[in-house]
Amino acid sequence: MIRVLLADDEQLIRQAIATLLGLEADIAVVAQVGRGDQVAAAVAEHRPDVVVLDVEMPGMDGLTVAESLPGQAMLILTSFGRPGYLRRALAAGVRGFIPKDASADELAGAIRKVHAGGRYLDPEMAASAMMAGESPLTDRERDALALAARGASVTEIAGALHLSEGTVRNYLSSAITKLGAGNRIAAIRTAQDMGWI
Amino acid sequence: MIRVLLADDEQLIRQAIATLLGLEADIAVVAQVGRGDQVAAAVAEHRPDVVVLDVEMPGMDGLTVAESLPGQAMLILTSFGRPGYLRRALAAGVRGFIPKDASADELAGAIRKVHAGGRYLDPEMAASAMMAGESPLTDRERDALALAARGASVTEIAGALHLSEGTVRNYLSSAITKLGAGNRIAAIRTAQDMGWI
DNA sequence: CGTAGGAGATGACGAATGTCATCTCGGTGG
DNA sequence: CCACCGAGATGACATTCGTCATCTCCTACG
Repeated sequence: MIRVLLADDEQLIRQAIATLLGLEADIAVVAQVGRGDQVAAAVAEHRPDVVVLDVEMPGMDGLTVAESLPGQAMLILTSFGRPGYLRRALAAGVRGFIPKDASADELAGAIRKVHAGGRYLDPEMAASAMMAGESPLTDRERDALALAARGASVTEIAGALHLSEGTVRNYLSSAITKLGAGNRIAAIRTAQDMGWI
Repeated sequence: MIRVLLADDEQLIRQAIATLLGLEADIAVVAQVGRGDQVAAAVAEHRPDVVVLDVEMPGMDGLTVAESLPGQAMLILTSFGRPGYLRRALAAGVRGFIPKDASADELAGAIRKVHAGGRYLDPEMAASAMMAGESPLTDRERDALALAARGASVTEIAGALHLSEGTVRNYLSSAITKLGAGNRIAAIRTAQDMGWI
């Protein structure tokens, strides 16, 4: 019997997936949590064989959670096929990555693969991640762009990052260039779509 | 028996919710679609009692679908509690509005209410919609801001809207002021969070 | 030791943005 | 008929952005 921990912020989804997985003879959902920052405690308590993580969660996002659980068998389940998500997940030791528009069979199959020590990456997501390559942004460019994405002005970004305003403009400028965008807003959109911020 | 049509783009979610609803004695899921633009045809074919619509769907979003089905009993199911969504839904004659982090019981209850001709609005969402009031933006301001949100420059927006660049700047400026934002990007974020664009 | 390279700062400059006051021109209501 | 109002246009102006070339440290590395 494969013991599964389910982490997803939407109760209906969590409950529904738990029900579906419960129909599989060899899978048992032993715990459910609705926040990223509750996963670690639940893992410690229930010692699941496989942890199924949503990326978008309050408290702590699924990728950060994954990074904090080395050695644990994990599978990421996400709505958004952002290439950057897959990269971060793989870097964190996650062996399964599946979109929410997969079928229940695929999910169950992926859980079994991951439990057996194998990998399961959604083929389409893997392909788009390959196509996209990895983020061309440096850490600083990413930080500056992420703050800009929240509506911060150059002055505010400079304050938050302890940089001069000119430097911030330089970073944003080079991020815009690297992303092939025409302005800050387009750069933000691209970076978000790719999962780079 | 309440005949339900389920429209949601994520197969796993759709399948899972269908399974959950199937456990209810008086509810039967008679059809499922994964795209907004397939809902009308499916409704014509299956004549469901209640249509459950996700807001975020490819092809056509759930709110637009709702507006195109006057008289049909509908229930909106969404991840995002954007106040503007609720308003649009109510204006389109939708009588049920429920977040994806509700429980299956609540969903089933809401479906029964809507089928019986009643209303079910998630209390929390209704409250935040009341707090937020309705969009302060004029149509033009909204259009301009929506295009800006996609990364368009003032020149491009002016072209798309058949306005002069100065007028576009005026609209954007007044949108920024009305939303209490410091710049275009912050205005975009606010408007998106509220479901106003 | 010497030096290449990266992070950050600076200054300059043109282009885009944000803000205002003002003007035009079709309605619309009295 | 006329005053009024709202959508849109215009022009002007101060900022803020986006871009570049250049300069300073600091660090890794041969």
